[in-house]
Amino acid sequence: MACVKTIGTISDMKLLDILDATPIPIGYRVSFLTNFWREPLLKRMEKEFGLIRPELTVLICLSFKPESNARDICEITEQPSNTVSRAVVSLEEKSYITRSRDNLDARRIKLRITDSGQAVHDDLMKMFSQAEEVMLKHLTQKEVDRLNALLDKLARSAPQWSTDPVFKSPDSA
Amino acid sequence: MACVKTIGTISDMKLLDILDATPIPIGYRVSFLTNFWREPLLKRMEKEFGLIRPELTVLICLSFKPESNARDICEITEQPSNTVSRAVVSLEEKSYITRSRDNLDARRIKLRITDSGQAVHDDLMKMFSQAEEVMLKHLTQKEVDRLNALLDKLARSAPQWSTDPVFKSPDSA
DNA sequence: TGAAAATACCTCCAAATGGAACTATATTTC
DNA sequence: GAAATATAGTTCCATTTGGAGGTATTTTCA
Repeated sequence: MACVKTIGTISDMKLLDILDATPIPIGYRVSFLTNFWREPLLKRMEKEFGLIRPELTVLICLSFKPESNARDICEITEQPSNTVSRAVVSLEEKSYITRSRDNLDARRIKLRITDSGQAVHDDLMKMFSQAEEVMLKHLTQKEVDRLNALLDKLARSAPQWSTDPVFKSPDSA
Repeated sequence: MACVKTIGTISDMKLLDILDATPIPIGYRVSFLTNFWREPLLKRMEKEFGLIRPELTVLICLSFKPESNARDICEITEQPSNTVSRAVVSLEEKSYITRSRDNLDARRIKLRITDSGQAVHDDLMKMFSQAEEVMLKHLTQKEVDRLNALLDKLARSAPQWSTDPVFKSPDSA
């Protein structure tokens, strides 16, 4: 509370000063934006919608690609299988998705988003989208387009750079 | 493991496809980059250096602004005080920082980074910096400069946009 | 075919996280 | 100057998280 209140006055000045000094300008800024943009929205989602991050992830995946199974979602999102498993169980309890055994492979469970799940998904997307609009209000349309293009290029090159050894822990060789 | 291995082949195609469809293009990309750039580095830090995120945060703050106390770091980073408190205790046990009561206000504890703490900090910054270089290899210098300028503008306007009600949970009014 | 390996999903456990309440010191107010 | 309030830091507890291992089903291949 006190923290939020002081934004715009004194303390955040110091935080923003670190932006000047950091030896990782892009990484630090991306991380900074995640902390200040995404995190509060996830907190709000938890309080207002009773959903946590892995559940949102599953909803997004199922909304985008219906009839995925848990394994698909693990691979798409790089989340551990137990995290996805829990999210799936929890979403079914809330009737936001359904589960049905795959006839072709009894190990698999086909997941489908329900109408109420889709509705919650859409509401969440609306909230996030609004929040993005608020954040981007301080850029011109041209700047937004350029930023989007650059972030897109970086994200799409992830398959190339993310395999570099600098991202690998020692034992995971 | 299986996930990482499949990057560049099939599954990541689906993940990247979501980039096209999302109603929150900038937010999704920023979040995506955090997941794929920062998270593996934090994992590596934990395994190789035995430090977790709040500890890194404290080291960065103390390296940037010596003699801060825990409260300062809470306000600078917007982290809860118990998280910072634990990180401070843990870093002192590792002799990466020292603690000494403030003579002017006995509630306060002045924190200082030690030489070995600074050395670890510098090693970590080197690792992160290298990882940033790897990521940015796919952009031209001009693109990097433009991206940096745009992210900087967005981050520096955070005090304006982050106070918007869309980022606030209902009860925290 | 049948044993071995792979795969899908789940459970167990240990660690990280953050809200809320607690202790100790300092400041304000009357 | 004493009581009330504010502040710095810590501890408690409930929840989230993810690694490792477990069970059931399917695939591989001798």
